[in-house]
Amino acid sequence: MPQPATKDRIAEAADQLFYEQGFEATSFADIAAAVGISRGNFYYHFKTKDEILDAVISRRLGSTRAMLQDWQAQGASPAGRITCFIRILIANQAKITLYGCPAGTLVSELAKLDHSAQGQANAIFTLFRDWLCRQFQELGCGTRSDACAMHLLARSQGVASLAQAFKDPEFINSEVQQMQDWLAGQAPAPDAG
Amino acid sequence: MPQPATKDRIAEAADQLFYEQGFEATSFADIAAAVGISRGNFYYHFKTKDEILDAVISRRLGSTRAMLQDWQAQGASPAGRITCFIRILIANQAKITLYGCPAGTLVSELAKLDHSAQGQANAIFTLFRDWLCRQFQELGCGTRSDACAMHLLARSQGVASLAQAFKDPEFINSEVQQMQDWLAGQAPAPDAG
DNA sequence: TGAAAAATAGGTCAATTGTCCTAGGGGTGG
DNA sequence: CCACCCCTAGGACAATTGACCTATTTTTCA
Repeated sequence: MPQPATKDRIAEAADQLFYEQGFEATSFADIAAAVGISRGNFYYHFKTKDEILDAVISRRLGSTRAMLQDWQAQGASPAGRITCFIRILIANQAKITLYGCPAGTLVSELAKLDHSAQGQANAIFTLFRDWLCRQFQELGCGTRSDACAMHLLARSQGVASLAQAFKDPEFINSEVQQMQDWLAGQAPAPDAG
Repeated sequence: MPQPATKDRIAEAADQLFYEQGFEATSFADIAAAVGISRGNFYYHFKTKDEILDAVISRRLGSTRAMLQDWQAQGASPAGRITCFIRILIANQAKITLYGCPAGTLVSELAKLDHSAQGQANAIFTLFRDWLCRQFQELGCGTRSDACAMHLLARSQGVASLAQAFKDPEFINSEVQQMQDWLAGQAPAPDAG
């Protein structure tokens, strides 16, 4: 392996900066300074800012896929797996309070910029949506499964949005509790026909 | 009244552009072109981009206050007034699908920019929050009222966020229905103690 | 060792940004 | 008529941006 890092280090730094400052507000100079390399070297690895954005989105898609597979492999019940999803909000509580949801804020920004990478960014949401849909199907929600997935995604987005706006991490806890209560009511009643 | 418009026309155009393109992505030139005046004339009315942002937020605060007072004056039940709030999502369905929630996306952007007007933008949320809280109190939710207000705000934000991401206006309809169902269950049971 | 390739540094470029200044136009009141 | 003031226009400014190029260093490998 001739190249250990650099390109990855750039993508990693860009990932973080795009999350904290937004895509457009982050300049080449910002990323180069964060990595500790010159702008010239920078251009050797990525020819365009959009190329960096692609790399960042690919990174996020990859790590999201890995996370979902991880939950899948843990062999818990579908409800347990969905709970894993809900608890992302708690795992990332501090960062969400500061910067919002990484996926949601990026999608929103790219939509306003009418950026060509909108579709790729949305794929992160689609990943969660399809995965959640399958969990709800296993849970026995049938045709309601996709609606349940969308509902849960929306709730998560809303919680992140308001936690950020009001700088209130505690709000996340109470809403996570409510989402878990809602989840418990989603399985078809086991006693009724 | 010697000056009929101009300053207001600038604020109005900026309001729309900030919503559609975002604050940072909108330049002086964009606004001036939208109003049809020169950049020089522009500077006569607003010395700073932040000054324009202030004016835009003031505009939104004013129209939000007016809207809430309007609902209050219509004399419906508290539940009916909360329904008015929920139905904003439907009234602005098309724009939300394209640009998201005006308040939410602005607050998110300003937070990432660490902009000094964050507090003012948040005041829009606070306006809704306090108003909703009062409605839930009238509904009889007691100490749960503020939590109910936050919950409903979060749901609305989430719906707007996902409708925008998936370009799916229909999703708004189904979630609005669910919010109204939830609202119907919030009043304390009239038959019990 | 030595040549080819990969990687890095630093500088240049046009374009755009927010900011600012000055000249002029178009009324009103003396 | 002139002077005054509100408004407008157009240009100039330094700073920053994304993009690009060319030397120089470092690494690889025959």
